[in-house]
Amino acid sequence: MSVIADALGVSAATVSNALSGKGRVSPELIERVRAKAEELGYVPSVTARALRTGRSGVIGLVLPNISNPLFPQIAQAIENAAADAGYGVLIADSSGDNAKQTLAIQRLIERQVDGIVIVPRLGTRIAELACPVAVIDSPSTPNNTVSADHWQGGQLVAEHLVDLGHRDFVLIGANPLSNVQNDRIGGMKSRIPKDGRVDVIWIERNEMVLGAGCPLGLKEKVENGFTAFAASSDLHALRALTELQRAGIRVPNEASVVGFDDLVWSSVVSPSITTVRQDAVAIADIAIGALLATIEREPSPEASNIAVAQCNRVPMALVPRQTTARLATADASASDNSSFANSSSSPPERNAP
Amino acid sequence: MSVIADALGVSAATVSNALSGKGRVSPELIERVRAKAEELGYVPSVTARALRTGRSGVIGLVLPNISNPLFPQIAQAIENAAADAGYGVLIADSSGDNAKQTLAIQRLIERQVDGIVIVPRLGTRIAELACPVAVIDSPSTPNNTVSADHWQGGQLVAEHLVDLGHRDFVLIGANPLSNVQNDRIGGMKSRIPKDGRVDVIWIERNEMVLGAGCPLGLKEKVENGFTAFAASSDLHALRALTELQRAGIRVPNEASVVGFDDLVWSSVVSPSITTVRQDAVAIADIAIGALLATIEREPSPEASNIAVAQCNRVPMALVPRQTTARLATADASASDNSSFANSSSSPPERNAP
DNA sequence: AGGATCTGATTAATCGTTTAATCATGCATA
DNA sequence: TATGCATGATTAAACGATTAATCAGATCCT
Repeated sequence: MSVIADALGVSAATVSNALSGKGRVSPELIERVRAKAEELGYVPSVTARALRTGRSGVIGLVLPNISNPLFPQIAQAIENAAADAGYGVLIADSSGDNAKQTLAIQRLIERQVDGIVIVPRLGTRIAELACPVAVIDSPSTPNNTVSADHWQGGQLVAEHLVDLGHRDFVLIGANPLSNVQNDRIGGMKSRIPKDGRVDVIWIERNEMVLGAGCPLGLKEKVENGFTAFAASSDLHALRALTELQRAGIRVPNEASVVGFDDLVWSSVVSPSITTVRQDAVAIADIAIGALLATIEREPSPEASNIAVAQCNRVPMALVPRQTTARLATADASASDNSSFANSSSSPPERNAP
Repeated sequence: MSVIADALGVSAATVSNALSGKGRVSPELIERVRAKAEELGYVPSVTARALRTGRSGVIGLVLPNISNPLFPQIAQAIENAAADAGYGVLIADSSGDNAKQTLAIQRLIERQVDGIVIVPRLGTRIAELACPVAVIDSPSTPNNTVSADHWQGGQLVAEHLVDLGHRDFVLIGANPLSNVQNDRIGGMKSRIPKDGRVDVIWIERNEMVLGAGCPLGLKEKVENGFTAFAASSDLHALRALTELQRAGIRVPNEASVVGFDDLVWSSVVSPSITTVRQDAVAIADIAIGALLATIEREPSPEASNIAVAQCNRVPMALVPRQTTARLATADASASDNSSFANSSSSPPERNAP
């Protein structure tokens, strides 16, 4: 900055004004300053600017357990959206206990981030913080800024399976404390016809008893006539798929499987997994937009620090792949009309292997 | 800072000295300053300090395609190691083309990071940069600071399978341009006995012809007598596992499968995948340690900006799970002695399904 | 007692911007 | 001609820490 000023024989303030477009500088001088800056490869000191303006140009990203396989999608989308707006992204890991989430937030604030994007841990509520916050969780979460419409995603899954003639559902979740999973499971349930059967498996409960990685007993479910296995995550869908395959049950011929989130492996396994994808880019754009609006607004005592967006739920999209197929019934024509098919709760016939 | 100084009737400089332990301050005053700082909830301005000292206290993390499933492990470990050393971590996404990697690095430097940890993209070489850099790739990469010993990991895989009696190997990689994958595959090959058979599948080549997600033809391999499928990543191991399962081949009874990296799903699929794990924590600690050493060393014209560590390869560890099992042969006792078993290259007998 | 030394604290400059206040100049208007 | 106003640039004070240089006293030594 001062090097440009010296080289041009003007004051540093003028250079600052020229570069920022503020103040009054003649168009001709502005051009000369620009040229000189370019020539000297000048890059402004973000620290000096931050000190003077009180804006660091950095936002924090707090994620529940970074090793969540969904993390990459979110992180990448947030990073891109932030970069487009000229912000950097500082990551903080809130894995471990819930106290660590508070600690992570604390550290970010000490680093003087301008705002924080947070995907909260199970069962934590984000209270007013010392800086603007955008929360990405679930529409049913209080203070949620924006998120995928998990409930609608669940409906998509159920509708898809119902359309294929399924009536007997096993829904697989990990932890009922998660708003996201609850919404997904709830959405599914809401679209399962009255004449259908529903069974819900919460994996973490099972594992408390049977140990991590325990079988979910899906073979028995199939033998009991269940044909549709819908999980709240591709991780669990994959678990279901392999458990079924291993038990000699053919997917999708004898059972259909659906997951959520379109995680990396879902498209490369065999058969590839039908899933529901969230538009991470749109969510990130909205979250960052709302966060920046909150940051740029003059801080007033009565205004909340929690960013709110016009649109707070982004629709999810079904990605049909190979793990779902039309249910083969004794009377194939019946499956077209869901309200009449299988009025009894007896299991439909399955194809023999 | 000045609020403490005013409250105590001393100068700001004294407060600074008291808090940092530099200069000469009486022990008694130091204690009073500490107490007052605590009482007022004082947090130092990192920007002001950064401006004065020229150190931002932030390092950048550049990852090839954030959505790489290995990313979470690395990111989390780096973040922890950095946080322990009092540094923040700024993420940058270098997905897309290679030019974006350069751009990402550029942006980090503009943000005045003190150093950069970079996991390079395929086929890029990290040259001298304007700030200290630690490179995490593979021991066979020039300028590599530290990484897992992928070659040794490959040996672990091969030894494990050979111990189980296998002689006919299909090695599965994605892209031969990757040093990491090349090392892993190379290490495997180096431990396959002379009387063994080896076939290598490079997935990306196959997909160029057959399209993404195409079958790898593993059933035919099994019919040809191959019994061991070792992939350079759990992602590909999973692909192999499901393809085999789908073809009605039982794992591990008829074929063994091994992967790399112990990705999240590997332990929950059925059967759970035998894999080789890298010690991301140790690698991150070493990388951060070497990076900070380079940062703290006075910059001299002749010294390189690329961090070097005492130990630059961290051993990998085999995680035996359910996808690998002893090969059932006609003469079971022979499989104990690898140098004698199957001296001909004819395929061993397999169990009928 | 007088000079050297040590201790504990203060002063003031500095990092590189931003920005309100000020100033100099030219030009139009009364 | 004096006044007012617009324009284009400069001055100088911040922002909040760090740190070299300085200073005032107390202590010590001969």
